[in-house]
Amino acid sequence: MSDRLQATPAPSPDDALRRRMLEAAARLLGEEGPSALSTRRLAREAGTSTMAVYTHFGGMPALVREVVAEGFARLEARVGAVPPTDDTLADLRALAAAYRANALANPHLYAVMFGSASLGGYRLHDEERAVGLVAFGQLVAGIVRAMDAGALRRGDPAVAAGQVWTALHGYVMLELAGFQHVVDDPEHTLLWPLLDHLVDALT
Amino acid sequence: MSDRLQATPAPSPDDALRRRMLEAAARLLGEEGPSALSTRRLAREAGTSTMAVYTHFGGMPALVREVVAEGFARLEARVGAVPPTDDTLADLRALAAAYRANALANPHLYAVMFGSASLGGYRLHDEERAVGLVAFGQLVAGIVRAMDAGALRRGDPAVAAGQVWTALHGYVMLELAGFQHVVDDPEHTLLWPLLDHLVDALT
DNA sequence: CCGCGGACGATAACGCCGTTATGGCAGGAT
DNA sequence: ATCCTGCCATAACGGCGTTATCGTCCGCGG
Repeated sequence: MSDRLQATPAPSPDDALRRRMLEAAARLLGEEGPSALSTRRLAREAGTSTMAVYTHFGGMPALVREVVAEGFARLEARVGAVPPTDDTLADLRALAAAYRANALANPHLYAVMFGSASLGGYRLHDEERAVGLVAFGQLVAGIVRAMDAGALRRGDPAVAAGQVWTALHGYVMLELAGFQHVVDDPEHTLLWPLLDHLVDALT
Repeated sequence: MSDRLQATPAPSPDDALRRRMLEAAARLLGEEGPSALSTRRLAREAGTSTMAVYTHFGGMPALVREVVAEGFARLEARVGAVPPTDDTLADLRALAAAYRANALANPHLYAVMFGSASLGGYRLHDEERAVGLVAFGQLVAGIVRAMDAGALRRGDPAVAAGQVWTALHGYVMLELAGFQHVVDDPEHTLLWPLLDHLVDALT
């Protein structure tokens, strides 16, 4: 439609289009929410036709799966960027802060990843869920470090990490849904005290 | 279409249709999820035309709002049905169990109520959110009872309730999203220990 | 008892959606 | 040079939310 000759042979145009579509999809989801993520809108945005969605991804659900996978990768990168220090408990708080920051930066994406946001009848496969648990593994690693350092009592690190994740996820979801104002300054009266209580219980 | 003469004058047929549509909407949402809740499907299911959605509710979002309001009412009824006993801490656990049971019984509805499930671009107003906080008020009341009985240390009951709700909501959301299997027997390794840790911290 | 006004819903249309079929055009293989 | 294969534009189908139009039925004033 725009340019009849897309003769850009060298940089593998198909992959370039694929990436353009994924970027456009992530942008649409992030900026305008799930309802803006449609085949036609996406094709318009990426300068192609709706068929590209099917030739490159096989349909809208598969494309969403890739966007979700990239969201998990971003989360993993952001949490993984937290540097380990000697204060293993402070590291745990930093992990939680990074997790929350990622969710607040990409609220719609987080809702699709971990919430039950269906996004047009689409739901996660077990495989995607497994990918999403990488960040949970990072949290488990942080717990193990704290246990090894003697800052936390020994125990099943997965259980401890599960409890921390549950509280953290609950706070983030309430925050994203707009229910955090049940108290003033929810971050300092709900989130951090909650995690501190957990750490105390595991000490 | 089906019966030409709907001459059932006595029981106010319009309200009967309203109720039929609300029931059908709740049933569709509960049984088949948000994507099944469409004007045409709903009209078919309730034996009317799509116009009824607009004459009686003013559009799909308003209808969803009423369904959500009824969901909040159900939650309130279920949590309110927990009888107070002398063991105020056990009462808190019973409140949490009732809250969770309601969420598990109506997972899609819970996701629309508290999650960020958009349901076709629709999102809650502040007014609906306020209605949803009635159940939170019940939790606050339970906390106040426990404080009055000396089972919990005195403090801001809203803060304590907010922390309990955060953990409870987090667990329920992970459960609904299918992420609870990070540990074995999540209810007894995540949910109840988590709430017990909170109670201990508030004792 | 009759006529009328207004409410209610059935019908149809508009533009959007996801998906599929069809067709044409380029590039590489033969 | 020819064919074949992959890729994308176009167009179509059914379903969606929403709106306008219109017929029909009910209750009310005469």
